[in-house]
Amino acid sequence: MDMDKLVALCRRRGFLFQSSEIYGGLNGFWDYGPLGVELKRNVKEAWWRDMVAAHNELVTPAGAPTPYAMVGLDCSIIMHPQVWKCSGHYDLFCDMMIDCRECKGRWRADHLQSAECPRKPSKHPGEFDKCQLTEPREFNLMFKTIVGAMGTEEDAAFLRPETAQGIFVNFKNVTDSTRVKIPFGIAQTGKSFRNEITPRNFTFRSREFEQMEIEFFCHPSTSRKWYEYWRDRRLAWYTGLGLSSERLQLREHAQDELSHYSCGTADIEYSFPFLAAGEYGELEGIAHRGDFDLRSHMEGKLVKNAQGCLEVELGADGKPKHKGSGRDLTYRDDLTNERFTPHVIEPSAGADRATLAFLCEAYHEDSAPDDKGDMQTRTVMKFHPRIAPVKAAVFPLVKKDGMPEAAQELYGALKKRFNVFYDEKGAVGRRYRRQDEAGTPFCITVDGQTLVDNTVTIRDRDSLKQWRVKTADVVEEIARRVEG
RNA sequence: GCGGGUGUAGCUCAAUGGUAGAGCGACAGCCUUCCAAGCUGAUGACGAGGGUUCGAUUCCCUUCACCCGCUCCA
Repeated sequence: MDMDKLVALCRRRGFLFQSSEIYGGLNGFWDYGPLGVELKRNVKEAWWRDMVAAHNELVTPAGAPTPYAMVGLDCSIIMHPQVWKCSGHYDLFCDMMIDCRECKGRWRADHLQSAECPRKPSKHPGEFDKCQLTEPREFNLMFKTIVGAMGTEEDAAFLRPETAQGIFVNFKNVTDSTRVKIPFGIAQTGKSFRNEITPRNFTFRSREFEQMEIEFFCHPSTSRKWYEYWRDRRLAWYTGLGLSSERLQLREHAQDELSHYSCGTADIEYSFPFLAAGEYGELEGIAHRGDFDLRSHMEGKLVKNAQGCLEVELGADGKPKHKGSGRDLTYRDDLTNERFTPHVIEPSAGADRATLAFLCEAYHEDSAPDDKGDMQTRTVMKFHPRIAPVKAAVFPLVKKDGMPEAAQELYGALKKRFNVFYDEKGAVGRRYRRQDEAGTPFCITVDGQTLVDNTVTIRDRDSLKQWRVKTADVVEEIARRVEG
């Protein structure tokens, strides 16, 4: 599939626009248009419903070790600066960085003994001159802002680079206010911000993006099983909404690829059309994070010591480099009386990336004869009905003989329950084609027979098949097909 | 951030140092009884800023955005 065609369709039909386009655009920022916002909302709502709202904590889901509870949260984007110091984002993202133009590399300045390029070719000393180092400069992956009127450095704050920390710092609030017992998960969707060096590939890497994250808290002894459960459950979620398994893959990280705190990570990846053959882009990461996060916010910023254990990182004065909250974030099991720091499994998904994958997957071109018998290319977005922006369109076959009135009445009945679209302009074939590009799964047409026997036709977007349904049954017929 | 390429209407393409054209689409009207039909009408563009020039969409500079490589992640 040609990515340019999808980008053109997204713009033409109002799925996605460049941010601030009339001023020339802004690299790494995107706006969702009227169809795009419906699509993305449907993706997020499907996620929230499947993970949180419709989750039944009384039964054991397939593949899960035990039943579990799920609750939601919606945290602020700007948080106490100490959150990012303890999480590690502050040190990691705010170091001085050095580039070597020739070697096309970049390093943290404190890793360099001197201003030498670590990739300088040692076997060929003559080529050393080619290393052209830039001056060290601050590299902020976190967007900085000012809280309050004074505008001094003490008022500096950051836009969150991930939603996860809001969940960790509210762990105790949730357990105190909801009576949830371990194992349980906290879910959150929301915007995050990263000042990426190279935003690229349509919305895939944006500077402002939306996450759908779960932090799942469990006992250390069962954490491995929960990790496997979430890894498989999340993969199945994408295939259930129509991503083909051939383009999806689950990739377990190798040991040396794991973050310093993680004892297991898998990525759910999709072979986006803008990537080379055999390459995949990440939709979601499922990470076993151990007790790193809760301990960080109790004790202070953690690092791995020589024995491979996490310990509080100390500054030059021997005191913790970044002091934790000091609050007790351990958990006491009421039945066993055991007190422990829960382990965390983190399925962290990108809402915009999922939306982009669904857009790519949906794009199809096929050929159909027009009414003169000439073959025409039909562009059709084959969204799963659950995420389709418009669920159905209602047409009078022609604009006379009472058909518009009957169609408008049916439209009103459907509109109370679904996002539906009414159109009576031009020929009906043209209206069908327009809905194909919007990805509307069903078109309902009022024709001459409707006025005789109170039936209408429903036309299927993918098969082009039509069948007749009693007008009074249309709402339930559509509901059955679009509500998963 | 570095190197290479590209910017004309919603889309696809023209032309030009001197009023920027067309097809398709979108819009209005007429007509239309199931897959982009037809007729009529009106709308609509030189990415942005600066310079050279009597005059710049065209030449020069800067900038912005997009695409292709090098790096990071949801």
